[in-house]
Amino acid sequence: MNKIENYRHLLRDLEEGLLKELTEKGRILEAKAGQVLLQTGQNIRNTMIVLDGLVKLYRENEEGSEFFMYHLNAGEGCALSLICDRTIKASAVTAKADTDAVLLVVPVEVTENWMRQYRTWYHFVVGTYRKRYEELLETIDHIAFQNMDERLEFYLRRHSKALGTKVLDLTNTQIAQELNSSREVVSRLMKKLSEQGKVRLLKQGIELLKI
Amino acid sequence: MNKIENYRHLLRDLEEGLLKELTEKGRILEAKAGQVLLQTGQNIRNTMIVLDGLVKLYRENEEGSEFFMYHLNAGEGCALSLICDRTIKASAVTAKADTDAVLLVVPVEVTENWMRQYRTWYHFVVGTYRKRYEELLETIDHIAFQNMDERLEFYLRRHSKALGTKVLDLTNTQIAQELNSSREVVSRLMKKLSEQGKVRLLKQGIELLKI
DNA sequence: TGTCGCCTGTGATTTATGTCACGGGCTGCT
DNA sequence: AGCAGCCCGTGACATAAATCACAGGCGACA
Repeated sequence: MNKIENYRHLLRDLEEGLLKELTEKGRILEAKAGQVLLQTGQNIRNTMIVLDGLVKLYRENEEGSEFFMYHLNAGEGCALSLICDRTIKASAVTAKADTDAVLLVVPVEVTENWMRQYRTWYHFVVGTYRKRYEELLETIDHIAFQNMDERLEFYLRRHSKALGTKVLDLTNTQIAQELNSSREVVSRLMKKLSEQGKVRLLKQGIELLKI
Repeated sequence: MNKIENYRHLLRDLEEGLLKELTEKGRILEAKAGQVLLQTGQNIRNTMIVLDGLVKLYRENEEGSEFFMYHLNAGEGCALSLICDRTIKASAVTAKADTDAVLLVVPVEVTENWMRQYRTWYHFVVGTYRKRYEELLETIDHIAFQNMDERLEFYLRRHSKALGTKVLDLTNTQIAQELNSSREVVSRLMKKLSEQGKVRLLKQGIELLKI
């Protein structure tokens, strides 16, 4: 089990030869929820593609706060790890498995060549970069232009969409960290959202209603 | 004048055939300082490379505030306009000539093919995307983790570096808009910086000292 | 049962920032 | 000269958010 073949539907856009190489040269990595996959400052030696589960990307500051950037869902690749040239650069972000996850890992020496060799790989990489760039833009919008209440709503919507569920198993503490805010603030805002009927606060987790 | 040949030193990394195509299929665009080159919502039909002058990229919100993202210097390309696939997407940013500028403009139908055809073009595009992605990350750091005073210093440093001068001809009003703050706040902080000896406030402009 | 470690809620206070309301300077135009 | 349209600085105030201090709930475990 956990062979690449099991995940073909995710890679259906890739041409045959590439799939073959992926199978030969790629390695499957199983990660437990919470496991750190890529750490700030660490060198990037491998291209990573998520095959199953959910990965979260963070930007870290000097004190170690982890600011949430975006999710990687099954079928998506880590933009930073897709393009590395010769000049293998240190990672500027932290990637962490949010659920148990399965990753496809390929050395950058290999994927570098695919870029010219396989048209579909090129499309995959370009599409990934574009998408992540736009996701960063959206993140910037929110921190630059919006107040915490709107940012909180956006955060909840994003998580609901990525996880495909209306019930989020998150603590206020955790949300506060990822928004670079404080628990008390999130607690108060969450109460407001609940009074507005936008969420229901469960003993364990948050149910999104009209949000 | 203003032939592509004059800017060869900027494009020195590109292979011969590509330079030839650039010369044949590219078009020179001269822009006046302040001219808008790419507007939010506008379709991207051309790849743009800055040959001379300085271009500023902004993210706009609904009310029309323009949040400064980063500069494009001579020799640099607009990341968004480099990758467009078939699915020509609307621009999510505004680009504006900060000084008088000269741009090299090539239809995306043409550059799309270069990606596979010319190795040096591929490197150029990938390098551009990487750099812009990292520049966005840096921007996020600052708005997510820092106070206005540090953000202001960063803004000034960035501008000094991009313009290659220690004297910036900017008004407080303009700075406030680009940081999405207010004139009064910038005014007070600028006074503080001047008291700390980090800048000198000229009648016309700001001189950076130990910053 | 007690206590530890997690979580939550909430008032009081402080701080950073945005907003309002001034006054005043400089330039260019008529 | 007089006015319009920029720009700047500054005090007073309003607001969002962070911080402090506390109390209490709940599950794990000895």
